[in-house]
Amino acid sequence: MPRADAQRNVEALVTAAKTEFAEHGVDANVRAIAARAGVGTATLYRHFPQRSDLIAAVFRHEIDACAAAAPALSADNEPDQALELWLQRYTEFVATKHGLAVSLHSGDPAYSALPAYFSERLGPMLADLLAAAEDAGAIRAGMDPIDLLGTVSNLCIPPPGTDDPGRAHRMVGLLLDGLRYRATR
Amino acid sequence: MPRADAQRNVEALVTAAKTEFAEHGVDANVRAIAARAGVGTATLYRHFPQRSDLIAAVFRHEIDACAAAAPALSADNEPDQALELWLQRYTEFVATKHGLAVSLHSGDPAYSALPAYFSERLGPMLADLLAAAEDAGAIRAGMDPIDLLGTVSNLCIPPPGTDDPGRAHRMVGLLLDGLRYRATR
DNA sequence: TGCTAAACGGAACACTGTCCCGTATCGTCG
DNA sequence: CGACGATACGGGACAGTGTTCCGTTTAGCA
Repeated sequence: MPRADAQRNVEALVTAAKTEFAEHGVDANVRAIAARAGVGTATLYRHFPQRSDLIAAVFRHEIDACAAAAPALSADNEPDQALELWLQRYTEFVATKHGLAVSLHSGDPAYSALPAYFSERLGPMLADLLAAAEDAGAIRAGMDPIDLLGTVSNLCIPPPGTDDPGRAHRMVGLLLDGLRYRATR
Repeated sequence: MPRADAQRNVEALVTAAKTEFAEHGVDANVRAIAARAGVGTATLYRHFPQRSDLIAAVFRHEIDACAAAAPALSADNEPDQALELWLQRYTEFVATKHGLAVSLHSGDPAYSALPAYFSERLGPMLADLLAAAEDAGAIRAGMDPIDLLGTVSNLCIPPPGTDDPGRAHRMVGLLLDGLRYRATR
């Protein structure tokens, strides 16, 4: 079992990181996060060796909630509708985290574990939604869920100079219409 | 008129930058570019104060060629086909430049002039292509060309861990199918 | 209460983009 | 052809950042 002060520090770091992420994006300054948590930088690195570890810790609850939403939406909606609602929910989650989408695609080793974490947690959920919509003939077959996850987070990266909060949602909707085009039904 | 040695240095810098960009992406190391060109770093900054200036200089010919392709494709193809061919050409250009798409969306001030440069040069071309396809009833109306340019370059950012060279093209095709879905015709 | 291992913190390091200033060179004019 | 002034150069200095090291502190237990 870890020492009590260590546990306190982990909590303080996650809380501080959440605030800093909200204000300055997920590539917030290391010293700023540590200072806000009232610890040294080494303590941060000891508990979260990679930036992706810290990001995963900060957003784990939200990611879990997103994953949990999939079966719920499937139960309450037609497959096509469930797919759209879930994709828009995922879009909302990613698009509202400054810099998260860019980091996911940055290629920086410090973030390299993140895409895998997202894929592992959310990929199976999306796979089920896609399969159901395919079976219903609402969308074309053959769309890879991991590919789609990555593409949706692509669309969450805003072009600089514009702050149109609905842009990502519109583009995801457009992409989904692409899947509907030439569906079997 | 500028001094002869200054002109030589500008040429050497653009050549060196092209090589470094190809090997290490458009955020290649400043000292490496300068060293390859055989000049000091200050000389690089004197001629290209912002990274975006250097990128624009390196890729100007390619961007111009891309712009020039639009009317040519329009002349030789149906509007819908011309739009698709041009979008795929633009995709090919962006996707083959390591890190260019990420930089376009990074928000870093050093790159902030780039999106405007792209939009200014290519926006009108795409606007014409879109208008023609709309008039032919091949796609839905109301798509903003600048939005679409930004979105296509979004799709050119590869998710880490995968090196599927056709991914960007497939996703752009899918997005275009979205525009075709519920077209007036 | 004292001991040991776990955990800490801040300084030190390495690397990067950016800027400054003394120096060298180009192009012109006498 | 030689000297002068403006232009341009180069390498070092600076500032900011992520990352690591090591001497010091503290929690938990006997």
